[in-house]
Amino acid sequence: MARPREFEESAAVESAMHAFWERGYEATSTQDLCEATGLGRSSVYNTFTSKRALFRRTLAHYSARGLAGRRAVLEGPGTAAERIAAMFAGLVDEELTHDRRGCLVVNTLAELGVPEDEVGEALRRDAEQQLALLGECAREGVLDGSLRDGRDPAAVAEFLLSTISGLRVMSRRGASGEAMHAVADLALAAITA
Amino acid sequence: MARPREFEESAAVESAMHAFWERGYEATSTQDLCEATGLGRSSVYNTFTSKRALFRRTLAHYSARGLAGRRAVLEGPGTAAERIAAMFAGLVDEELTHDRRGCLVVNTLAELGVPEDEVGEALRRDAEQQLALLGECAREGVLDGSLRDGRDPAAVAEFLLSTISGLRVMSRRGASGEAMHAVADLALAAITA
DNA sequence: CGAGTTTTGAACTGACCGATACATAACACT
DNA sequence: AGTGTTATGTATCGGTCAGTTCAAAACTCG
Repeated sequence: MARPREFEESAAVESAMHAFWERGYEATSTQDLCEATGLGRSSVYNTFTSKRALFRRTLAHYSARGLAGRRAVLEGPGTAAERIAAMFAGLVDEELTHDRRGCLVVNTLAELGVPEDEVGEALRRDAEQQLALLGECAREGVLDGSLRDGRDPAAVAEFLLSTISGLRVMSRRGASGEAMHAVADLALAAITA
Repeated sequence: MARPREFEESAAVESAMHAFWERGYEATSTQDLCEATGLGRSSVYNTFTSKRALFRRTLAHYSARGLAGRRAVLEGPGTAAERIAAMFAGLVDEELTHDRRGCLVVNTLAELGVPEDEVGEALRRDAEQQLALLGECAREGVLDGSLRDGRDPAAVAEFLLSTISGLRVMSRRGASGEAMHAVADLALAAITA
């Protein structure tokens, strides 16, 4: 009933995500977003309303993808401790192969804090879901005997998420893969039986 | 032999530091810096050359002060484990009483990465010095028996710095004091005897 | 009291910011 | 073919960005 889009919305979100990821929110201009997505200004604003709304979309996209990937590892085979170790190994590998961009959520938290808008809500929801996922894995770890008994699963989840954030920052400052692996090993030592 | 300054350079750096700390590098305008310091544009540029140069000065100031404070705790009385615990407690307390601003260095790493200029060098030097300080404390901990034997002090230092960064990000996302204390306790469990 | 030197305030620079206006283009449906 | 609707490209909006210019001001020293 009207002129059709010349692009796919999801592909544009993906491209915008990489732009924000590389430069941060403030340093990414709408011009950068046009070039990254290949869209004209009109199309960007017609489709996504504003720079901030597009950023919120990219955050949601990043968060959903990241959670799915992490869930695939943490709900995979092996003991809980093995799955957590695999998660850390995957994180380190990703940082080494993807130019130490860190985590978009962590970078955004550090740059903007938790703003009182939909961006802040997306950040909060991401943490919530990460904690739920990690907490469930911790609970399973107590049952399968791979994690130390008597540990509060919620506290373990917070510890793991904190370690993940720490590793992301570490990668950002250019630490070596060995150093990051050593940190992951020590973190595991704190919670394994 | 000329007109004297109407302000103290160190006080201006201190004020600028708080401005950058609250808003991040990109989001802080030169106008913000004028208002924060109380200086006019001419004075700012006459004294500090550029926004980036002033930022580098604030980073150096922040880093030096932070290291001095941390050194005071880590070279204080008690076992190494006790001193590390005190460091964590101080960090959590600072975050709770100072509005969860996080750490200027961590926030900058997340926002800018390690740029190829004096800002990047300042960030690298800060990490270096933090690791040296934490590593020395870890070494002492093996000797006084409060830290587990057989741990590489350098790895322990990386783990502690990573945990510190993790806690800073955690605070930034609004986590409770109890949650942060729980994370610190688990981190200690990984390295204490 | 000048001469020399630096600081300061106000006005200004060109570039870029996020966002919009609007005419034209490209389609679906009748 | 004609009409309604949405997408797109171009030009542009007022505002703000980091940084500069320059004359007046405030000092030290002779």
